[in-house]
Parts: sequence; structure tokens; C-alpha cells
Amino acid sequence: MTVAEVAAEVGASRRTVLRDISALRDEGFIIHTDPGRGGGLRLDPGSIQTTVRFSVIEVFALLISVETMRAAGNLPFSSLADAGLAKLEKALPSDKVRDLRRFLDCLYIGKMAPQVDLSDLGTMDPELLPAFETAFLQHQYLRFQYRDAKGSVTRREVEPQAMLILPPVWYLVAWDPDRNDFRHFRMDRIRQPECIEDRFFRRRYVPFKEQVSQVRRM
Amino acid sequence: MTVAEVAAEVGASRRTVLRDISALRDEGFIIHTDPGRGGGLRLDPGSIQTTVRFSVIEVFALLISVETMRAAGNLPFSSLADAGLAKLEKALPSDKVRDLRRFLDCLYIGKMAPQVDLSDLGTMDPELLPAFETAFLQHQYLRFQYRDAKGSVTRREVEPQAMLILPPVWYLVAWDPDRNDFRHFRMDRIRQPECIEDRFFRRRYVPFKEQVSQVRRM
DNA sequence: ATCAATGGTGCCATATTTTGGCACCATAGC
DNA sequence: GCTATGGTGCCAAAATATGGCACCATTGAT
Repeated sequence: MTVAEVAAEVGASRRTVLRDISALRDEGFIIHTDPGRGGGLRLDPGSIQTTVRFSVIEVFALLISVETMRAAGNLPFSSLADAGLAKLEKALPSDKVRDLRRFLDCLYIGKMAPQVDLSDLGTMDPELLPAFETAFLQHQYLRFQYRDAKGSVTRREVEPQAMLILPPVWYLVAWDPDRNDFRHFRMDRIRQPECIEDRFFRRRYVPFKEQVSQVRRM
Repeated sequence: MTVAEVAAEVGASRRTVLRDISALRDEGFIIHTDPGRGGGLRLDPGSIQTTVRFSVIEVFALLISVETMRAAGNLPFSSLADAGLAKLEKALPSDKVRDLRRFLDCLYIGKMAPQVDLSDLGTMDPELLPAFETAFLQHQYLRFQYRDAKGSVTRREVEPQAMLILPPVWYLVAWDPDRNDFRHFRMDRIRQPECIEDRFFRRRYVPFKEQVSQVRRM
């Protein structure tokens, strides 16, 4: 298109369109121009940028998802996804980036344990991530309802110490003060999670043995 | 904080700050106010929205990553990630959404084949996704350099028919006209991909057998 | 060589939008 | 009742965007 055509289309003057083009170039759009008779404007489609607005927790969820995928060695087209990730992370306020790092420090990934029963694999409670965010970062106790493999439901009150992924199952690794030992809880079996103001200290969690690596970032 | 304090901090008038607060509320920020002596403003931290600008191909890469993760049954905190995904998809121009769907139609995921040698697992060529986008959506031939398991390098010219994920390895499934059969190419062994204008017809690809499902969306 | 069609820039008056100040209202605590 | 707070309507002033004009550079057609 020529500048005059664009101006007619949007109902602005030639001068304004030229100014807008200059502004768009400053914003990163790549617009080729050909002067002279038969010339005009060409917008590089690859340079089109779309604007997305996220809440902080959404960025958090996306980053954790993709980081986990990377840790599983399963991130395709990584340099492009990386660029997107970098933008996501840059969008987070700096204190939230610190939180994210600390959260990822608690995240471990391993191979699937072959003997796990997947027939009843459910979805996680939507409140789980916000609850984890508080529980892990503030070292607060977590109280929840847990349905074990046999179907019996109990109420637990534990110290969240780590998260363990044995794809496709996610586990909460927590110190159970009642039983004085670590326990693994399948996240899809947790309901009604809530944090308790009381604080605890972090314990040393040694994941099973080999075959488990930490989802680290930078 | 009080409005007067905010005004002093940002160097604007009380009136302007009040106008800006009203605008922020229109944008979805949740700001509680307490009138009367000792009152002031309180910003709900959960309502903070950050603005991120993506190129179309970055959105594409992120969506493919997360969709694949979902197909692998490995998407944690899904309702929150979903909200982020929905925003990402909404940010795509509608013709690109159609492209994305068609691209995902070509994507299959299965269990890891246990006998694969992962010692030389490399990273994909950054040009691979843009090349795939053209090759799969325009049904164009793909030409590339391929280094096989023995290390010998050949040049190929094939019809891209599907992508197969056997985590953590990604394969291009393509019809090789020279050999008159389907061939599987590990994506991390592909270099210098480029599309050729010639078109081909889609062939019926039947992935191995069971254990492989399609990464479908909606 | 000349001419017309194109992008591009500088300048300035005009149009539009934003800002600041003021008066005033409602509410809550002292 | 007084004071400190958020909130609104109004209007003039300040800031910004727009449109018009003159003019330059480049390119292709005549």
C-alpha cells in the first residue's frame, strides 16, 4: 500500500500516517518502504507484536509449566519459547521473580514410577497454586483434605517441603508432624488447601535417590 | 497510602491521581478505598496485571509447548495456566489461530521408546519452527541437512506429514520420495531447514500403533 | 532529460486531550 | 462540630496530536 491509500483508509492525513509509521518502527515493527513510482509500504508479518495482559499468578503458572517441561528435556522450539519466557519473566515485578526462583528451588522432576495407578488421575484444585505460593514462600503449614489410594479421606496438616514430578503425576513432599516423617501426597488428591499462620523451618529433603533432578533456573 | 501522598510521590495533582485511579479500575485493577480520617488506598496485589508483547511466532511456540505438555498429561496448576493460555490464544490474529489448530493436528505424542540413545540429544535449529510453519501449513517440501545416528550427514528433500513426540525426543515424520516410504527424523539432528515452493498432497500417516495419541485442541 | 508518483522531514497554526485548580459533597474518626 | 480522607463537576491552562504546506530524495515511465 502507499501512504496516501493508508491515509484515506483510516481517515487521517498523509502527514499523520507517516508520523505513525515512524512510531510503529520505534515500537519494533519492521516496515519496508520503496520510494519512487510504483513504490509503497510493506509490513514484515514476522514483526507483528501482540499485547497480552497477565495477572502475576498466571505468569507464575505459565513459567512453572514451561520450566518443568524444559527440565523434563521436553521443550521444543526452545529458542523461540525462550524468547517468550524471557518476556514473561521480565514482566514479573522483581520481588516476584525472587519468589519464582525460590519456588522452583522446591521443585524436583524424575522419571515416571512405573507401578503407579493412573486410572483415577484427576485434576488439581485451582486453589492449590495460590496456597502453595504462600505455604512454600512463607513457610506456613498447609491444611487439606486428602483422599488416599484406597479412597479413604483424611484431614492433614503438614509442612510443605518440596514438589516432586514423576510425569504425569505431581506430588507434594511434606513433613507430617503427626507421623514424624516425610509423606508424599498426590496433588490431584488434595482438596480444600489452606495455609495456617504458624511457621516452620525447612527440613532437608533428599529425593528418593538418583533419577531425580532439580528444576533449576539460571 | 492516601491520594495526597501518591500525588506528591508521582509529582501530579490530587485531581489527576483520582482520575488515574478511576482509569486503573476500568482496566481491571482492584483498588479498595477507605474514606474518612485514617483512610486511604489499598491495591489488591492479585489484581496486578502486567503487559507483555509477543511476536506471533513466540505465541505459537509457547502454545505448542504448553499444549504438548497438556497432551502428555503433565500440566500442573492447569486452571491458572489455562487462563494464561486463553489470553495467549486470544492475542493471536484469527487466521493464525486457524493455522495453530492445523499445526497441532499434525502433532502426535506417545511414550518414550526405551531403546533410544539420548547421549547425543542436541538442541533444535532456531529456524526449524518457522520452516515447519510454512512447510506444514502450505504443504511445501522441506529440504535440510540430516546427521543420522552413525554421524553421517546427508541432504534430504521430503514431504512433512506429521510431528511425533516420544519424550524427550521430537521427530519429524515425512514421506521421503526418494525412498518411497515414511521416514522419522530426529528434530535435533536437522540443520539448515528450508522450504521449497513445490506443493505436495497430504498422505495418511498411521503412527506406529497404540500408545500414541494426537495432541488435539478443542 | 523530464515528469510524475512515491517516501520522508521541518515548520507552524489548529484541534484535541490531559492536567491542575477550585468548589463542593460524603464518610469516618476524634 | 471539626478535620482528614475519597469522590465529582466544571473550567481554564498546559501538553500533545493533527493537518497543511513547502520542500527534498528516489524511482520508473515517457
